[in-house]
Amino acid sequence: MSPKVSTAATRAALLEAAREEFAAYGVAGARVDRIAERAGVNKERIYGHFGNKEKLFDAVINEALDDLTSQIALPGADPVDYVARLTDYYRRHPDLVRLLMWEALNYRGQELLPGQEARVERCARKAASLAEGRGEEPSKATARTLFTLTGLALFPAMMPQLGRIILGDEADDHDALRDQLTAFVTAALK
Amino acid sequence: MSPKVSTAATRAALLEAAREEFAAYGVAGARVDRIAERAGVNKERIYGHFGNKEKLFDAVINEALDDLTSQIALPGADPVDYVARLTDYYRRHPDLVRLLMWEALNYRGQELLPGQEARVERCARKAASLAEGRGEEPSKATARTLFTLTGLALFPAMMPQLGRIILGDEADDHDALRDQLTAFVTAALK
DNA sequence: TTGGACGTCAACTAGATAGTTGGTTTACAA
DNA sequence: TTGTAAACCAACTATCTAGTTGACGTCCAA
Repeated sequence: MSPKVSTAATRAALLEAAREEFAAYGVAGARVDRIAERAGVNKERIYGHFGNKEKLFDAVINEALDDLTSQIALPGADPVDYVARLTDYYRRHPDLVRLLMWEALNYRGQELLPGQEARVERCARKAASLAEGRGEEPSKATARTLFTLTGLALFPAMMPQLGRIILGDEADDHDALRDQLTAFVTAALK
Repeated sequence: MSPKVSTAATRAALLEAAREEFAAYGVAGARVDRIAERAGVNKERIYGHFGNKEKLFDAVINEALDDLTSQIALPGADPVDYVARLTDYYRRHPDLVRLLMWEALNYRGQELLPGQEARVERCARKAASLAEGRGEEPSKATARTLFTLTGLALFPAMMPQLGRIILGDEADDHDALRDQLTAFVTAALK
């Protein structure tokens, strides 16, 4: 029934190698041969397991987002701490941030892509948690606040070069940046 | 002395076609043949004018940034209005935002790239303007504030899909988003 | 023990792509 | 008018790349 040789390990090795490759070069820049070589696996296995390069990219993104969700607690009653935690997480996982950017650039349309229901659900839960923590009903305003908070946490990790241009060597002082961010959010949400 | 045929027009046509192509597909995804075809010019002209694909990309970025600088006044005494103006500008120029993202993804190193002096200068001027408007001396804190404000204005344009995921159709209500943003900044900078 | 289904891989292919080349046209100076 | 330097372009090439194929190895059920 399961005449497998090592499918789980092969698949996992491919996913990890693909995450590095896609984070570094994006979908268009990524090379299937490099991914297979890094994984120590034959190229054909990519097609056997995932179908094609794009589907492999989707699998990588979904895995990375699952990691994020499982490791960062909901905003709850302390949105300031939430931003701080998110900021740290993104700084420690630049690959995830880069994947999100490549993905954002991959689509130009106005419409929401199919298969995004899981993410809509995840975000709705965060918004609900944020609203509950603030003793409000979930509303459009809460959703916008969540969007803004996400941006505050994500932006420094998205544009490290700009950080270096504006902040110089000061860009390495992550604690100072996080403190400024938390002060900013504290005041704004007062 | 100037046996030109139409070099300026050719060059401009190439730059415009390249901006569209690069904004849509990035450096790796962009096709030199498509750029030439869109510009109605022979492919070889790209190499004559710009050297290669990467240098053409640099030229496109620089032109777009010059446009931005010339059209958006310094933050000065009204940083809240500055964020609002920036937000609108980015929303009306999605190509610029995408170019900035592709560019940010093109470099992984910690070091500032050579040839960025002009941008450092531009940002320093903005920081100085912001500090002066608030009646302070330019400081690390001012620079961080500028960085954060830039992020607030840029983020919604960078991740429109995420906006749609979090906000649903509400994402189209740009006025509401800008109002929330200005309220946010007003409270934070109080 | 054995048959077959599935995992693995080396080698292959068809098509695309950045960059080049050699010749032609254009505009101006003398 | 004519020499010439630069703009222009059609056609070419060497290389690269995503995806395929067919042969072989591995595991398990019967």
